[in-house]
Amino acid sequence: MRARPTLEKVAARAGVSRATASRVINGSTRVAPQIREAVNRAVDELGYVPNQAARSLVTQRADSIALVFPEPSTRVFSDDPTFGGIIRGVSMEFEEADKQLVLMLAGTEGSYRRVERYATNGHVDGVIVASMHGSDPLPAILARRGVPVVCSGRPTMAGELPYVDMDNVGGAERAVRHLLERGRRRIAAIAGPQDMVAGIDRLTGYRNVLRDSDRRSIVAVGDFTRESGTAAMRHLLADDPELDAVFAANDLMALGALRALRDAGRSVPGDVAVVGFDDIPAASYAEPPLTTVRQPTEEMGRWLARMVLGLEERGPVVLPTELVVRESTRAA
Amino acid sequence: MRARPTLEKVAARAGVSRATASRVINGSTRVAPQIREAVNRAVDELGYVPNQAARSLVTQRADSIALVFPEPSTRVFSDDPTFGGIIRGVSMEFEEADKQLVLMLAGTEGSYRRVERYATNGHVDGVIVASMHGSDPLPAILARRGVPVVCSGRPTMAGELPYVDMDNVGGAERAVRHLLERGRRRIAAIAGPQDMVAGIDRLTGYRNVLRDSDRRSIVAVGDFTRESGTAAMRHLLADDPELDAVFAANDLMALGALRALRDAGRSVPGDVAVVGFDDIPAASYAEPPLTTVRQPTEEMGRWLARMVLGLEERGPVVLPTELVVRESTRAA
DNA sequence: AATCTTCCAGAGAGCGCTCTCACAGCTTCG
DNA sequence: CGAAGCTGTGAGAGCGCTCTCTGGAAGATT
Repeated sequence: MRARPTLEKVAARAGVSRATASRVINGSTRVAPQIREAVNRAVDELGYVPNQAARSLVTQRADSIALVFPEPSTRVFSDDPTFGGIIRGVSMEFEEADKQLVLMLAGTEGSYRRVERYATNGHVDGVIVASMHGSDPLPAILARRGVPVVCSGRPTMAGELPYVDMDNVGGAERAVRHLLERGRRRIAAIAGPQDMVAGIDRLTGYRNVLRDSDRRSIVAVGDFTRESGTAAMRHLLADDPELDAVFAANDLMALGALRALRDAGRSVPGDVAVVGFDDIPAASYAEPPLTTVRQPTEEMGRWLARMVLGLEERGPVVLPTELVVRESTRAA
Repeated sequence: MRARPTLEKVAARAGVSRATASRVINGSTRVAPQIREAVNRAVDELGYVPNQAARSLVTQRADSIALVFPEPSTRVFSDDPTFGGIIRGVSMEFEEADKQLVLMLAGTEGSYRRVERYATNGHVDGVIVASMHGSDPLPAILARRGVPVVCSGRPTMAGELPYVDMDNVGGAERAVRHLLERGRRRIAAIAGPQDMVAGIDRLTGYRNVLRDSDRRSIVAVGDFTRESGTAAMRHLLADDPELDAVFAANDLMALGALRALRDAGRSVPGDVAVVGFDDIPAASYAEPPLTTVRQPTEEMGRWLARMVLGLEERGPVVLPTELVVRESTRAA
């Protein structure tokens, strides 16, 4: 690799001073057109690209932002399109803003402190924490240290932490209301873990609608895995054999429920209607294809990016979710 | 945020020169124990962390490495655990080596050049290109420019490019042999795109085994999507209604095939056995659960990382795949 | 005892860039 | 016609760090 040209070389070739070359490159308006032209030509000819390290050293900016995933949830990476969507959205915005995305997987004790050190020492201009557990202490710590932080998902111990979240409550309400509209009467729920905001909120949505309709709520709690969905469904069938619909707090559990129902000889949607949440790819492949609530993950990534970049008000943002109706809730 | 302490401060507090403080921090052995002690104490007391920009400026190293995903394949992110696994493996190794992972999604014309510029200008110490298309020109360009590059998946226009790949041929052979062992006689294949190395190699594996067994190969080509799997399966059934097994080049297409078979009234595995490739989560949820070939994605990530860091011989590495037997290939 | 090594610490240069400040050339106005 | 105001350019000081080079003290060798 031939030596990279420096600003000095560019200036020399353009016949100007380093300062002026710098001005042109950083888009200052106070430069005479022909000089600007000359510098730009020199840049092109030499294939000059600024040395980020040197620039950072003086500007005190890193021009890069960390996106932190807690390792446990990263396990789900493969099953859950949320992360992929967020990454895509974030990248798009960063590309426009010319920032780099530094991906960090935290979770173990060591890596956790590593993220903290890394972030609190000017290596990045901000941090996006994509934590599923609202109780993750990392965001608060970083915020206290003065690092711009944005959370994906409402943090439970939110002081003033800015966050972007999906409308989990609204999505759940919409889903359950849909079941009522389709004539279902005894609607059970398979809730998610109650230490995760998504788990709590989706159950809240379910309860809200049933309370309004004067119906009894029947709840089993799972842990967002398929297996837990199967187990929860079995419990629900044992508790209330008459149920004719289930709202699962995520698709994976809904898929598990589908299996339990099949094993129990119940037809879907004939005997029991099923709704999930997330709209993972497998939902549309399921037998029958699953009605579910779609989340605007890419949009979420874009918001996260713009907020951490300061392009957007730092208040909480809640993005709307959308009901996707498929076979599993066809009218009985 | 209070001002970060500099090396100068640390040195002053420890009562030594900047140079000596630097030596201690960078682990030079040639420092007297009590001085080393004093410096370390000062570092702790001040919470000092080296400024990476300043360090990079002089060392010409960035201590970070880019992981480039081509945008088109990123779409698959959600469906394909490969990327998640690779990311996890890479992160683990980088954490140990104290390198940062800069994630870049390329694919559009603009972002493509952006990656090139970014990488060829010392912002990163190396690049891992996770391209699905073996014909991606990026790795070769970077290599020519002197940037350490490692490809995930064998590049077709491989000059001397180091790469890490899965044993696609071997995995496919194993899968098809498994079908023969289970007594299947007319084994069709749903191939992947023939401009992708994975698509080509898996078909090769299939052909190898059938050639050896003197059986006729029956092939339909899909594009790795579920829908194409369904369509391909329909064609195969029309062409050869007698077939009793199908090898699909990935799980998504196998899932699609399952649907076509169900629609055609064929039972699986009663009438037709089905094997997939990848072992995506949905494979085990399928009805019936899918026999498939598992890939060591995390291991792949680790190899990629170690190779780009120069901790490993830069030759090609091919990782073994593993057959996972489930319901879909039970003996007829 | 004198010289040669060896070892450790400090001085200082400089990585490539931005940004403040000073200044030269020009217009504008009293 | 000279003072004042602009505008555009250059000079130069660092940003925080590493690393070479030098020197002095201590130990080894003759």
